[in-house]
Amino acid sequence: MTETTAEHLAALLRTAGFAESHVESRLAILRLSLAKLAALQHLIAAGGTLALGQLADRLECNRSNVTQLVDRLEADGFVHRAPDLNDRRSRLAVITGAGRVVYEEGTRARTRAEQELFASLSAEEGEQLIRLMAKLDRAAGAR
Amino acid sequence: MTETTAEHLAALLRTAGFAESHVESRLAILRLSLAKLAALQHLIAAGGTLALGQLADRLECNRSNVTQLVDRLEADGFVHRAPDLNDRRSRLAVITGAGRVVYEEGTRARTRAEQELFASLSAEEGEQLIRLMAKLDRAAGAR
DNA sequence: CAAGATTGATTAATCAATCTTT
DNA sequence: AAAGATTGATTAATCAATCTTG
Repeated sequence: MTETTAEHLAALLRTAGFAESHVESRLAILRLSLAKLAALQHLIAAGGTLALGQLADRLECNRSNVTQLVDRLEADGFVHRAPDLNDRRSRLAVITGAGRVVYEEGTRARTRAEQELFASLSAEEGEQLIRLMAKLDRAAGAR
Repeated sequence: MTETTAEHLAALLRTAGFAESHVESRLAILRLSLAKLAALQHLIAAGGTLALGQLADRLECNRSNVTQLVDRLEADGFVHRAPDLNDRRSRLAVITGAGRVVYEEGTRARTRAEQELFASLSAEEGEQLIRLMAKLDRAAGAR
């Protein structure tokens, strides 16, 4: 398990790129992306409103990344910013009606795209995939 | 193989992201990245010089992407641009001495990082990985 | 001073113009 | 007109300031 190691990384990154493009291209039709959809999902799970810092924590990403992500969602009319009355340093992201509608459409589109991708795998292969990914996560030092 | 399909995409993208970060962080120490290293590899394989369009073809990416990639490689002193005497529309990327040195260092660093990632996989698991990625590539419509 | 958000920079990819040369 | 490279725009992530508020 050392000689062909280089092909493994290349294959993993290549396939992940194709899979991501496949799903992103479907979401783009709805003015969505995986990043935007995940943000809307966390907002809805939280009841429609989250402080930007809370959203960053749940997306497990940078605060400044969330600032820009909310900029884009706001430009699309899927979210708007509101002041946080409890802490004036903080700003709230609030999902709009259009945001709730597009979230439902986007979730269906993502599910369809995922099924297209993984339909060819048997139940056993699906389990192999999950097991392999978990092993690699540990090796890469994922917390 | 439909109910848990959502976890499969998430796991694949998550793991690929961790693996990429793992390798990129090692390359960054040398002022390199996977994109830069691949470009240097193609230049060396071609004897040190390639027209930007040829490089784009071999990297299987956009021409404008290559323009920017060569900008960065040039800023690092790993490559320089030269006129193409056969076709004055075209520009050549020429690898420098520093580029050849850093390519050797980068290749060793990448190999080490890849081995760390995939050392935990058995030979059979390695084959499973390659087989699964190939299946998903076909489903995603990879040409 | 520390926390929350923002701004600007950098890397990376893609797409749509644009400009030069064939 | 078509090919080759570049420029500018957009999406996405990260990091280093910075500015406001606690």
